[in-house]
Amino acid sequence: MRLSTRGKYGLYAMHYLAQHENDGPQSLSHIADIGVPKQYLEQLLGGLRRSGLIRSVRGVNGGYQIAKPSSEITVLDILDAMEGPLELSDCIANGRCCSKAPQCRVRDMWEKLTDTINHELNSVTLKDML
Amino acid sequence: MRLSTRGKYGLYAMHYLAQHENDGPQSLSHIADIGVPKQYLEQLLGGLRRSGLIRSVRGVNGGYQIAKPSSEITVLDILDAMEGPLELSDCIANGRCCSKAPQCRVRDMWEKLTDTINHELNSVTLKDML
DNA sequence: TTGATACCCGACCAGAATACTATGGTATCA
DNA sequence: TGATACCATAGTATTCTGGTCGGGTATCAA
Repeated sequence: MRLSTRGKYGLYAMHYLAQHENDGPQSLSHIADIGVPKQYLEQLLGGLRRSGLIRSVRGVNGGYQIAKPSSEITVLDILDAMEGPLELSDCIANGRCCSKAPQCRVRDMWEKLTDTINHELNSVTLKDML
Repeated sequence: MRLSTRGKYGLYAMHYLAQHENDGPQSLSHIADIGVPKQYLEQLLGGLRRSGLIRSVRGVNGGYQIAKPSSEITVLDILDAMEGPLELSDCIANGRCCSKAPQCRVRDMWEKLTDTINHELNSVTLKDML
């Protein structure tokens, strides 16, 4: 089980923007200096914007900035925006379980683990990582 | 972030074998009744065997059985065998971090989360799920 | 000894996802 | 008006997933 680069890059970009929380909009080129291909990063930032985590300013001297204080943005917010919700098993995800549900202990384990991970991710804010 | 079917199928197969812990070897055909393509399952069982989690018996009346008591096999053992170790970020996985390590808080977060997940997975045994 | 059973193993393959790249826009402001 | 910088969609090479296929080998019963 491995996280995709989307999640990683998104987190790094948000980390950068949190560092410049009060410095006005940061241009794509500047953010890309963290080591992400510029055009690919542009896509990812689009997703973060559509999720309401960042704002963009167009035109000269434009760029991106976080839409909320860094203390109100969690790692879970970012990963959900970049990768969609955590769905360990389609048994959990879409309710299409095997015939043995609901007394299936394997399913119980998936659910518990999903909760644990989400809780952990939601307990860390961007501010915590500065 | 989604688990692959390898992990899921492996877990279901091990669950089946744990249920028949004392019934002698279970043939591939029987195990496949849990709803996994037979030839694909054969590959997965090969991996479980090479990881030392199950034993196989060849020939007539042969099959597979767990190599240790179900109380000594954890979900982590099975997922590691099926999917390789949990490597959320290659920053953690192979030590090839960006230039800012070791004072990188993002990295710290990955490490902590990895530990949490592994600990949770390791705390559930096959026996717990019977 | 022979044949049926059942595991072993590597190669192959189609489709989906990942990680980009390319191109042509549109908004803003000096 | 033109340079800057975001917006959006399409294309693409590579890898991963989820299998299938075919030909083995070990064991045992008849």
